[in-house]
Amino acid sequence: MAETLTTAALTLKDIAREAGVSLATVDRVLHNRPGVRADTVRRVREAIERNSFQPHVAAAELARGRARRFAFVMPSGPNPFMQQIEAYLGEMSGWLSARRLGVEMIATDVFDASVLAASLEALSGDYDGVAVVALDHPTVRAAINDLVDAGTKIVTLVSDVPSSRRHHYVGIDNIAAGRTAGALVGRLVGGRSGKVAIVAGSQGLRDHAERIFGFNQVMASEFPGLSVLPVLEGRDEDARSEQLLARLLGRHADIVGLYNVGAGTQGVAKALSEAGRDKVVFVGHDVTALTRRLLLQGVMDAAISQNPGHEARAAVRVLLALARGEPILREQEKIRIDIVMRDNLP
Amino acid sequence: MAETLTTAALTLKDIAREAGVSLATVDRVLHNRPGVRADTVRRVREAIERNSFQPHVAAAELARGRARRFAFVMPSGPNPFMQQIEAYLGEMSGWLSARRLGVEMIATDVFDASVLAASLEALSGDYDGVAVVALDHPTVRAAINDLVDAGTKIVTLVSDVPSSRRHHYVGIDNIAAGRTAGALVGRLVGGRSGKVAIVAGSQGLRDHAERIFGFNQVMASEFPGLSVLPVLEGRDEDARSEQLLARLLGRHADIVGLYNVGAGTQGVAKALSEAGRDKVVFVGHDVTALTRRLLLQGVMDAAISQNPGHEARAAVRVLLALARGEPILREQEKIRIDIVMRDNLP
DNA sequence: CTGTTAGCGCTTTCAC
DNA sequence: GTGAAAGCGCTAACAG
Repeated sequence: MAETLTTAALTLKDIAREAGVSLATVDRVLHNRPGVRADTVRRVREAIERNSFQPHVAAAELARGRARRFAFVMPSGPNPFMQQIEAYLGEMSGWLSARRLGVEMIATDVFDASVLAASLEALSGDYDGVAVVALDHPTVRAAINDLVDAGTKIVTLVSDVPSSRRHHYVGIDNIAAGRTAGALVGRLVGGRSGKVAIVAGSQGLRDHAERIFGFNQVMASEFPGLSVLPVLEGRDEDARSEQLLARLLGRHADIVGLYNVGAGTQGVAKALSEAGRDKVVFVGHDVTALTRRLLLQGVMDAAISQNPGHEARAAVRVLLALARGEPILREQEKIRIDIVMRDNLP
Repeated sequence: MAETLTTAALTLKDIAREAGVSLATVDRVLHNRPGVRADTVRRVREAIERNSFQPHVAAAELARGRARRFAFVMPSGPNPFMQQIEAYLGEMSGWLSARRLGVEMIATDVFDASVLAASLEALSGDYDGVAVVALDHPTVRAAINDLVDAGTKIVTLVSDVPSSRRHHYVGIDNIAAGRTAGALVGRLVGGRSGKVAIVAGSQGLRDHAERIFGFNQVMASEFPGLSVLPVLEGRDEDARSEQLLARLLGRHADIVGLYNVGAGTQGVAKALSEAGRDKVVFVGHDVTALTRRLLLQGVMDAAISQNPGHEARAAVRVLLALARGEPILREQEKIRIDIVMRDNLP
């Protein structure tokens, strides 16, 4: 009836005795440090295995003495989503200092590869770990790899550089996010046929391009009654998005759905309402003060969201686990694609 | 450009010096232990405030020596959702033992108030914290309050006892979950009018009753074209659910939507397919091997889910924070109502 | 290559 | 009421 999930609490000393060596040697083996005869290593490893020994993290943490430092390299300029991530990091400050973890925010132009790369290179040696909202570009990849080689733990945040040797990516699968958006628009349109508009920041941004790709996949294969219009590039600006969309709405009376891939949400909503096209199914990204209001008003029908609080905390936890050499709880750190509608607003 | 989120790393000793007292006294004040003159308390508190001192959790944890023990009181009998929670706890075993945390599973009949209450009473004194899938009943409430009075930290899991003095509830708002289900059924039906069926385990279960309540709210206020049929009570059994639903489908040719509130999903799916009513919009709860398959096949249209992995980890983290006297990261521990469709299956 | 030893910052007795 | 002192289980420097 009762089943236990944990084992006895042995210590390094117990293992040392059992393997017939000293504390220091066990410690060396535990951390794969050099200077131990292969045979000794084996004996110690066996003792560790046999007892499924787990070193006490609190003791290890205390003994190191040195505090750990992490850097978050984020886009400069106002971006509500990034501000949310920063705010959630701020909420963790008590948690962080109780663990003697220092987190620093570094603002940089993440859209300029050489600037971003330079910012990263400048960090070398100063931090135990770095989380970076990265641009997928060869120069950036090289900078990331250099940091990795220098022993810094690297996590890409929100936007990945899969070709680099970063240790972990904290963010969503944007193709799947686009597919989800497509399925929502298609289903919520409810069998009517007509045209579907897409407003994106820029197709040059990897995440936007991937979302559009996924969206089109689903449209083509599952909703033959809907035809997708060419992508409008609003550069994530309200004014430009509004203007482009207003023009498009004027030209097509049969637009039944709209996918807003990035920001510029205010402009998109305005264009819809001024054209009196409130019936258009409107799906966008992220839960902000604005999208929350639009969802409640019924202007937006759904938002695809990647929980910024979760991303912030996951990035910290992953960096910490990497720095400590602890395993990562993959399931816990995986960022889900949230579908947010009026009734499940967080 | 760089902004730091943490403060200098003072120690108890620094505070002691600054307040002109010894280590032991600061420790007493920090933990509100008796035996310190009011005036001394004030002086120490001020020194702590002034430096926004945070004790080092690792050091505290190490010094206590004693390991912490938590119990999870869960329903006996096979229940895929509960099994998932157990599995996720199992995945944490390394994490747990590295922190010298012991977690024990205790199976009991959580649907029988007196049996459940007895199981809880039996735990008194043996555990630092208890997570319990609770029935909302006066006897159970009393048992919970007794444990709380004995100093045990209590978290209700999945199913709450709001009238008790439990320290925390880890689970979703079931009324909002029902509303979300209602909005989905209504929207996915796509403007057609007709009838909507509800299959529940039992209306006597608080969570089922709340979900139905929320579902009906939305139906009544937002989808006047849809009329909700009387609730079928399938007792979460496949055979019974299938039989009841088959009969209902036979009687109403104009059923366009279906909300499956609890388990019995297999039976519900079977009744639909055998009646050839695959077009009915089908929304249910939880992502299991079965619902995953049904979503992929297009039989189910959406599942409302409460992430069992998150619930398991949140329960452990909350119990740990409570036991340590650390603050709880509310945002992190809040369980969201996930809408899962084919393309955002986790 | 291996062992000894001095802490890390708290908690907890035990004295005063 | 308050303080002194002995660890908790590791890590890291130094000695051999």
